[in-house]
Amino acid sequence: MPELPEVETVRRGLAPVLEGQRIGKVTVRRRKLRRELPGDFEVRLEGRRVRCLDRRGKYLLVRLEGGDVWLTHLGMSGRMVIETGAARLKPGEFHHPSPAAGRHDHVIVRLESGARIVFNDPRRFGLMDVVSEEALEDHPLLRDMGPEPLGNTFSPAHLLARCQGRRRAIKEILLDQKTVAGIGNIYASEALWRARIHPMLPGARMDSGKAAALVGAIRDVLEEAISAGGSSLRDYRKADGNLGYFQHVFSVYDRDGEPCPRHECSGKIERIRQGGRSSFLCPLCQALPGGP
DNA sequence: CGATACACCTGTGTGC
DNA sequence: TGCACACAGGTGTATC
Repeated sequence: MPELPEVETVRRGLAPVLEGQRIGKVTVRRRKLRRELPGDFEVRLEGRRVRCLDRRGKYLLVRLEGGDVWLTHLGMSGRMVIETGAARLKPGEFHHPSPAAGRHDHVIVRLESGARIVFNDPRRFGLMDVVSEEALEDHPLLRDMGPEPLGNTFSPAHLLARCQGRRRAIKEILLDQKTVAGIGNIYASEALWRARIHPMLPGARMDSGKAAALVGAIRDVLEEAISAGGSSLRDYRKADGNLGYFQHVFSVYDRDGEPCPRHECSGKIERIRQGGRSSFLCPLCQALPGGP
């Protein structure tokens, strides 16, 4: 689930709980996620104070005093759950200092405040690492990542340059994190629909008009999704401390067979396969130029 | 370089 | 109810 807006929502939800806090006991219940956690993972976190939380693409960055960065990727199914003292208490229970860990609770970080941050990830495609601030830019996972879509280095010119001379479909170019950081399967379809561009359009057939439309669409879609996440944050934290899932209404994603939500359009949303993954589009307003 | 397959995992929904 | 299968928001590697 987590693409850039969801990770940003997690960041915003965790920030007030983590910032300024000293980290206490770190419990790793399963070391092997997508990669093996480093052997010194716990040692490098325990006793350290959290400076601030950042995000790079789909990576959550927790910067610690002393110069290390705790890095998390949520993969497909990862979540961060905030447990305060009262969380997971059943009615009638008075005190439960250490509630039993859930089925896929892989990493549990206790804070000085008594709150606990639980990383839960059924599919275990997530990962964590700790690196020094200096090594962060050269980290193999971040090194080749493209610009932040909401920053000012992500421009139509940049996108167009990534497309020039390539036969590869525009959607696959968008999913490549080297093009732009943080776009996943949902927001790729959503942004292309907004920009009225067919997901199969070859990169070489992009032009500056399409690139400008797509850059704008990506920004709009991501910003709206972040707002939706922000508005649901309060509710989720009240409910169960569960960060990372929120309801956002999509225009085309997972809506095949439904009418295109564009007022003036009478098309019906289709699902196609690209690179083993589903894409959703309206064949009328996203028609391929010259295509069927 | 590109397209494709597959690998890593569990959970859920569907059809028989 | 059981079982097989398809599919799911990500990404890294291998192979043609």
